[in-house]
Amino acid sequence: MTTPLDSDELLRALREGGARITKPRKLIIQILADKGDEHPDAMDIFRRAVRQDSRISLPTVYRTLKMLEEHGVIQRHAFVDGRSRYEPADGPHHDHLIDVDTGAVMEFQSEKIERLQEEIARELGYEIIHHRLELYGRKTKV
Amino acid sequence: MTTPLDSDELLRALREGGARITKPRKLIIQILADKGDEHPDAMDIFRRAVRQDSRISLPTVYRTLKMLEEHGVIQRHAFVDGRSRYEPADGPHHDHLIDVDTGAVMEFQSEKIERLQEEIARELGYEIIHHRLELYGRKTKV
DNA sequence: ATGTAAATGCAAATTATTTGCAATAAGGAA
DNA sequence: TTCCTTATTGCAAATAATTTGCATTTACAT
Repeated sequence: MTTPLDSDELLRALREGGARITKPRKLIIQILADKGDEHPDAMDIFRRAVRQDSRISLPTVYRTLKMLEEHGVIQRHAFVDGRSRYEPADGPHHDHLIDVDTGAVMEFQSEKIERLQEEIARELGYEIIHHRLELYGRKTKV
Repeated sequence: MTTPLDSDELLRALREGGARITKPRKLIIQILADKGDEHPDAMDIFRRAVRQDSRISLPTVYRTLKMLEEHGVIQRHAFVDGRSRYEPADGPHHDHLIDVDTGAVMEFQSEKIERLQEEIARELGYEIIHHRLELYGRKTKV
């Protein structure tokens, strides 16, 4: 199991990507790296950011999120409710198994599945940028 | 594995749900059941519908889609591009490859991946209820 | 310390989707 | 078939999420 990038690692990745480290960006990154609030949407992040620095604007939040996503340091998720939610990307990729009864989320990794995915994409003439695999399951009776 | 519901089955399901079968609904259902254009979004459906009957409106398309989804006869998918896309429910299970540049959605199926998923879940003490696998990719240069 | 390009905040624009309401039409009853 | 009731429609306007234009500010290399 890998750990999500923390605030400093996110900043370093940004700096290496040639972006300027501004006050709003630092703040947004801190919020994203915070373990307390997982998968916030843009408005969640904006609300938390404003509490620290009232001058921050919503467009800046959106621009920063988009930039971080393009730099590959956070990941955007789309659910059916229409909003996008974000989380810090992990180093090596992993997938999720969600317990449908408790909502617990487990991470797993499978080299084999990753390879099969590459293969399938290749057959369709594509190169995978990223992927998402979610298993929804229930504990088997013992 | 079952086959996706066809136009008549979708209509029957609707009628049984107590809804009126109107001209716009028939049209929208035909479009959804058409194998040619898979995973249309609301605007795709609207454009195709207008070609058959110019009086149809976009709100009606949205209302019909929402109703069909509530009746469980179509399924809504949310990808990162923000729009919702639809397809008739109850098809054989498949996964999606999304073209990150054009938003095009392709379906694929892999017995092997399904089996690996079962195996992983079993190791974690789980039984899979359902899953979602999305590959985001870019066309490889030829 | 300073110049310059990048980033910001504001307001307004877009895009996707939903809602209020008066007019229309589906489908059962007469 | 004709009539009646009420679901459904089309239109216009409202929301919600996200993006963009532009003048001002700020990071940071010199």
